[in-house]
Amino acid sequence: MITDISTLLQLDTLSLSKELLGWTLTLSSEEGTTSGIIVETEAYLQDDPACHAYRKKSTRNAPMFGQAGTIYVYQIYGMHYCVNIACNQENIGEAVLIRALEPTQGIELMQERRNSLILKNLCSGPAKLVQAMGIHKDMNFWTIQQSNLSILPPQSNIAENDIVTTTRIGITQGADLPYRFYIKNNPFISRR
DNA sequence: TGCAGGATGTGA
DNA sequence: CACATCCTGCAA
Repeated sequence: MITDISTLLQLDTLSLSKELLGWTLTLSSEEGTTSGIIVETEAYLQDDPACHAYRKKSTRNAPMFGQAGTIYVYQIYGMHYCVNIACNQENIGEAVLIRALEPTQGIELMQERRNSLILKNLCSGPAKLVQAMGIHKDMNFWTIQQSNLSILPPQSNIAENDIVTTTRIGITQGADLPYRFYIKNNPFISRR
């Protein structure tokens, strides 16, 4: 089992998307610390039509081309934000989208930010978790290795058997590709 | 329980 | 114009 970030980030994008399940995403700020276990991810590859970096580098997708571990926060539908971790070598536009967390720390703060007391409604979607964690668009180009947004290894290994692989949510291009991964029977994934 | 509709920046 | 979303309201 991988417990060290530099080894983790050397994985190819699909492997990393699976391996990230069970890791804890954590962010400390003046408001407090919030953390959650990553329970759902999606991979976006260079040759994948759903990928923001499929065509070319732009102002928006530039962080995807950074070294593995680079944070990519993008605005969607003009009002929400989602967070990714860039994968693969520099200048290759691939990333893992973090789609859901199981809240573990700073739950009161998440409840305030989300204006909801229901635990299952705090981080069960890519834009929800960004709001609950207090992730900001200015965190673009930060890295998971060197910032106060970081990841911590799992307490115990997630068995291959407990990982479900499906198609991705909310896309039309590349809709048949099996690039979505989540922890089986976990109540905190998106789309109940 | 399910779906239509609205809010609205970025890039093809 | 489509889009890696979420929330509300209304119908069954």
